[in-house]
Amino acid sequence: MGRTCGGEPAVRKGPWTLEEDLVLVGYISQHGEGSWDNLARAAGLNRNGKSCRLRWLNYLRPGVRRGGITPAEDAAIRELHAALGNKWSKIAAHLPGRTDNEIKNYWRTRIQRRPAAPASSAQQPYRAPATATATAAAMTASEGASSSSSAAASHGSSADWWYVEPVNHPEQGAHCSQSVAAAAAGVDSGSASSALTSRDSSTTAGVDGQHMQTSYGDRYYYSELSSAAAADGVEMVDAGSFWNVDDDFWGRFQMLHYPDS
DNA sequence: AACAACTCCAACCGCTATTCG
DNA sequence: CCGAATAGCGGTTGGAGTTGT
Repeated sequence: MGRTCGGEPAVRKGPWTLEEDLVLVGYISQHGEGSWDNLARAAGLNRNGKSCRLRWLNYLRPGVRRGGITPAEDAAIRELHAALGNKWSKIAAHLPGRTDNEIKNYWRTRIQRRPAAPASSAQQPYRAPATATATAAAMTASEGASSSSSAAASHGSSADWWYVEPVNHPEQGAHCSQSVAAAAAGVDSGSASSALTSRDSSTTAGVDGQHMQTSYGDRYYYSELSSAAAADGVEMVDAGSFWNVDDDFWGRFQMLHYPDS
């Protein structure tokens, strides 16, 4: 094993090691990209050129963004896929830093496999354990009023936006209410409400509206995002828990801030 | 605790398009 | 124009990690 019949070392396959990554990055930073087969040889990597190219383009290349597909990106993927079909590279070209491979995986695992759920069948991925109840009750006190009817009216004025990303959450696009996010971020709920926008990827209706109802419950309000906002300057603000009072579940989230560019 | 089922994603494969001598 | 080499694309798979029973 590990060698061809001619005595040459067999070309390595499988996951890349840190050492290989460093060699590839080091070589390209010094010599630039080129013929990938030659590059692999010249760099001393026992990989074929295709493998090197894929590794570089999808993971090592500067500017590649991984994971944490934002609601804006999710919406863009859906729209672009509807228009272009499985043209992953063309779709990726519209999403700075995203690769065709990632978008393809995202589509197949998050969108295609899980079509938007009807709003009436609220999924409840995380039932609140007893220990969460006290926290939830505290959150409820601040969340309840501001996140209902008043929230929708406050959207649309800010170019900043905030994305509350579920952590280890089985369903994409679940976001906490703006007041909870504001509490987590340590900012005033009133001022945050004008800046906080979000969008549920699993929402079936109301895309063109200023707010929507999610599949999780009535408490979450959403508005259209400025679609280009996700590109750069993402800032992690805080992390914490969110609580859906209506449907009685909770989850963890991290809050990202996309400053007005 | 152990096992099964499921999810996600990195990487491979095969094919087509493009470039170059 | 032709054929080989290279680059790019989209489909598929293997396996690690997670969740459910």
